[in-house]
Amino acid sequence: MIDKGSEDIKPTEGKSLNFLETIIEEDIRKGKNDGRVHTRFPPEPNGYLHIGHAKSICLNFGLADKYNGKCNLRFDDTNPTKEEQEYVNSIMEDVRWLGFDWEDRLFYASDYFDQLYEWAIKLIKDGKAYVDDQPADLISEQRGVPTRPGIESPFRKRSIEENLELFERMKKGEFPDASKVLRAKIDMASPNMHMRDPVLYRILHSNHHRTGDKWCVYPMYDFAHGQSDYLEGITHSICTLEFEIHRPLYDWFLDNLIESEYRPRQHEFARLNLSYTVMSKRKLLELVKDKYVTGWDDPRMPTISGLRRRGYTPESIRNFADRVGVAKRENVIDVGLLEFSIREHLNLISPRIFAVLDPLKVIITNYPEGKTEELNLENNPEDPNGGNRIVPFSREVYIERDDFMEDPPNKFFRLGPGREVRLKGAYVIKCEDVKKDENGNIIELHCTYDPTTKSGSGDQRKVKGTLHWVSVNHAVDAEVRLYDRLFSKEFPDELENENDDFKNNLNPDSLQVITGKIEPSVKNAKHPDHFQFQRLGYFCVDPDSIPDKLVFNRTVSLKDTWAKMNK
RNA sequence: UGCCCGAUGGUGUAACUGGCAACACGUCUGACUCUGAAUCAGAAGAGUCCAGGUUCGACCCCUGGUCGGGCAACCA
Repeated sequence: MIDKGSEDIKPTEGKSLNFLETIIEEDIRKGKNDGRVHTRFPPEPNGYLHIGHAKSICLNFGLADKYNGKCNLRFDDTNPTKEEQEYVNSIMEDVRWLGFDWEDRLFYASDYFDQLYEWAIKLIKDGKAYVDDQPADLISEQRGVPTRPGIESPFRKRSIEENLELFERMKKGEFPDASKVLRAKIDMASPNMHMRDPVLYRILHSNHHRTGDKWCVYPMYDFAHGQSDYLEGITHSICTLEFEIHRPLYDWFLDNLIESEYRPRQHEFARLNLSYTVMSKRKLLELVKDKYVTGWDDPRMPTISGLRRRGYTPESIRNFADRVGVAKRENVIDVGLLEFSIREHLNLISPRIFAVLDPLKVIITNYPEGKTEELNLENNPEDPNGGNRIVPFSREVYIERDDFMEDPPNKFFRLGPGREVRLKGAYVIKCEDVKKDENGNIIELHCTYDPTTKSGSGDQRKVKGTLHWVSVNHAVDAEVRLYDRLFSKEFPDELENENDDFKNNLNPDSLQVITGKIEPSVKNAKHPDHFQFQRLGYFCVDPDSIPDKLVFNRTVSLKDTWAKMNK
């Protein structure tokens, strides 16, 4: 992003602008903030990032990139009772993994605690803030309800001197938690609840992950966010819709604190929702804490770390974020779009291999015993530089159990008694006999092969079906974790009644662990290698995997027209 | 009875300063195929929440409704 000149602003050729781009381009045209574009991604380090945050990250960093600006990473760490270093670390890892770089602009709201404290004093001195001794429930009661004005606190008209002294003592830790707060003096009758003398500072004798025990009072979000934006020179402060109502307060603080012309401006967009999952941090935390999943990075979680472990790539997530768009209306994105995005990318980059997940043994009766052929197969037809690999073929192979039917319908293009199929990369085989155990279960198939049909030999015979397979004597066992959607309901937040719980909508079959038979070329595969298990889906090596015991996660299945036909 | 926001095919987003609605996913056909994948070709699907108004002409502007979401933590 680099070339300077008149093309600094990448013009949006043909493609239409989203509403934020429209605003930004207009601001630039008008020369607002000297045409600067400076955004920020401001997570609270109280949990792991999820796909919704990914949208915000792509938006903020993407806008900065598009308009030759900068984007800061800023931790909104004003509440030490909820925030932890572990979360800070995971967030930085996730943002980086997604492919974004905040360069030297890593900030914390806690960097500004001194300045914020000074600003609070200024407000007191200006008669615009006061210390309230009332308990939280009383304050809340006096605040009224949206349809009725609140009433003023009896402490509202404390003298400036007394306020100054009390606030100083609050800071020094002379009062217990929750015994006093500092409030702005705005308007208890405002139709906007947030303007009814909002709390600026509360007393919290709590160790902060960065400032330790230095502070006994901590600023509220509203008193920290806009000022932090201001201090960092943010021009466009992009947040989600629920903060829209906060904007007058955001502006009020700046207008009452700052002399200069420059102002950051808050803009709100609709957060991302995804079908078949939940997105609230509280609910995700609950799933982790109560062990419904193995952790924040459980591959079923919509967290960035979960998606990463599941086998999603940064590219696929960025493309997804691009495709969902940005607007101000509530939305629920079909999880199918996410799945499309990852298939699209993995199709391009994943080596193809053979893996049989539900094995049925096939004995090729006319194939020489003890013989092994080393077949040279293409890794990825989509990638000319993908190279080749050797796959051993022998007299006994496994095929997928549901690739055989004893009494198949016409549309079944696979193996059945007397039918022929091609073993991909090898030969055409014909099913001659079906062996069963005493209970009638099919235990193996006896087939014959046609030696003239070897792949690549120029044989022209067409058969309807092509199956993947693995040589029995060469197969490698691997644990395969088959993941499915975490919830069985499209909108898991939608409850039947008051006693219902979103956890009742969990999909009991979201994880199935099996042992699969995999071709030997993957023996040395390691995390985070991606593969396409041919005809099955995309899989990646899990971090749990060790050389003697491979573990694969199913990222997403291949589109399956056959399965759909049978619905 | 308050304030703020929103409303376009199944889903999500477009439609330049007003000129009868486009793209993506999904769905359905068909072609191709040594992955029932991918790819390719095509189709169906909304008349833009409703009612008025302005205009030669409105998704777009105005008025009034309806519906949906948000706002009453010492959370962010």
